[in-house]
Amino acid sequence: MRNPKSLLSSCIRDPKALSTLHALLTVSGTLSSPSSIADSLSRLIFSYARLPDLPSALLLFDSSPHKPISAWSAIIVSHSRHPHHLLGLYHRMISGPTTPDSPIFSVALKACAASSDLDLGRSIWARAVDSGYKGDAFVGSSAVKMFAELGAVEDARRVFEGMRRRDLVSWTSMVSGLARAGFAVDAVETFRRMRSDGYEGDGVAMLALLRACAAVGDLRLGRSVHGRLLRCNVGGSMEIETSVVDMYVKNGEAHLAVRVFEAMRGRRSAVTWGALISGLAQNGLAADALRRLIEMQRLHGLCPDSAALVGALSACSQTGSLESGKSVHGFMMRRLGLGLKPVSVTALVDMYGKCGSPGSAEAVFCQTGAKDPIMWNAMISAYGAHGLGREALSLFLEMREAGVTPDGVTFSSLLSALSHAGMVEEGLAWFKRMVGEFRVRPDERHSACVVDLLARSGRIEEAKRLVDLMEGEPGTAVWAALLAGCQNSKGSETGLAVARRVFEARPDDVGIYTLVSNVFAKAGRWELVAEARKAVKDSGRRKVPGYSAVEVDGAVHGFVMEDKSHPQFGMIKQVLGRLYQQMRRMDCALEEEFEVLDFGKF
DNA sequence: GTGAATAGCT
Repeated sequence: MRNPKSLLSSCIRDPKALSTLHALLTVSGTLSSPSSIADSLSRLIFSYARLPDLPSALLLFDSSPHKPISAWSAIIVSHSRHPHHLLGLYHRMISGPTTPDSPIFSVALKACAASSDLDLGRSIWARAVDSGYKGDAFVGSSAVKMFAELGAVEDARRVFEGMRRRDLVSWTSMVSGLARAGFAVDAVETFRRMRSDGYEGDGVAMLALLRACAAVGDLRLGRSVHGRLLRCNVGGSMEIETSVVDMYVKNGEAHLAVRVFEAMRGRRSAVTWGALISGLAQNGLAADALRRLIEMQRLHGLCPDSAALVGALSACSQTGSLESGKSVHGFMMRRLGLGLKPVSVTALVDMYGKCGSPGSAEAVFCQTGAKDPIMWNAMISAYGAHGLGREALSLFLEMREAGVTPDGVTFSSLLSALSHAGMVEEGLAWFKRMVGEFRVRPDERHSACVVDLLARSGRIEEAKRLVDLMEGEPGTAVWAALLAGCQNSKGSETGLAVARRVFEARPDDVGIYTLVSNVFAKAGRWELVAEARKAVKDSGRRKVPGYSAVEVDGAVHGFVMEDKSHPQFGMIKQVLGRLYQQMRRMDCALEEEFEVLDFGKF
């Protein structure tokens, strides 16, 4: 018969000829000759894999009595897109006498990353080290990626530092692994080391670096990366440019993001639009975000995908644009129907909750089968925002019955709901259980909720004791809750003491000085009021005005403190006056003054 | 036909 190698080369990519050859080789027993033909066996396996016909590749591999390392390598590498089967073959191999080679270790580690199997990943890496592959650039890069992706960042670092020789890919695997794991500062630092080692970084490295710049908020570095992309002409790819838009957005530079976006005219995908829309929303430019969503469809004929719609929903939540939110919801249902992703459902629940429609939030929530923890949290918050403490609590209990573990955010939402509904005892009890039973470490938000809970019901002394027990200096939210409580309870000594303490700590947040000086004023300590005002003035900062918004017949009206420019100001003031009288009759604790203002329509 | 990534989102 002809030389199998030449036969093989004549029939590569021809399935019929391949199977004939396979039969021929098997029958003639050629495959049992180990030396010269081993190479043909692995090439044949790869040929089947390329078709792709993995069952035949496996059949051929299994029918061969001799399985040289090259054949194992071929069959395992051929299963790269099927991590589960790949790892099965790996196990078969190591239970025999053959030692894996570099390609096998690389793809096996990669498969562990894909199937999130950290334990197996560790044992494969240990075997690779025993077999002398500790310094191998290929095996090392796979191990770095696997460890970083599965949360074992320290192991990733150890592997990386132990590599004999580092090349572009191994450097990039470390930079990207750190960026992905949230160690943005370290990612940037590693990139600097990479450059001093002589590697400039290609498109892949730039994507990782931009992600790190976005996360770490390093605008200077981000700009310099952007500059280098422009100079080196690497910036041509849509993915990289979209990442640049995202990087500026995450650094709070919406104007620069828009500029880059405009320069991409003609090379923008739905993802690019989505990055801009959600970015504008994140930067408080809700109206721009919604305008862009319409522009994308009407002027450019692009269909927004779920991420763009989620960005738009977040814009609606901020401005209270219920009508816009509803139409985004309608569009989602028409486009995506029942296949809504959990993030989309959560965004809808959040939007309805913040736009004053807890009932609609509930409807969306209840219609969804598989609920993730974030969705539960959003629904509990929606109840809380409307003072529906009972509903929030019973949903929380339902969540536990469904076997979902509450996290820190869940308790923030629950405590805040209980506090707004005045359910003091329940709130305190759940805070205790949160710490004792659920082992959730209280953060600033939890403490602020509990302090608020106590302070609202006039238990200022207890609130203060809790603050004193907190480790470290309490943050602004805690002080604000305590001071707000002191403001309502009349002329307490504790209030004055707390206000002095906060004032002396000179917090950065300007808003808190208002609360401080209100407490001073209530105690009649006008000299302290003057001092507090002076401190704010000297700091040169201005308080960012708080505002609220309401939608009437599709137009959104925003209201801020100390401005009377709304065209219907007089009427609004009258209505509020009536409400005030009613509330007084109902014996509600009231702010003594209220002013309503408008900063125009959005 | 061994390794890095394929953007945006609660």
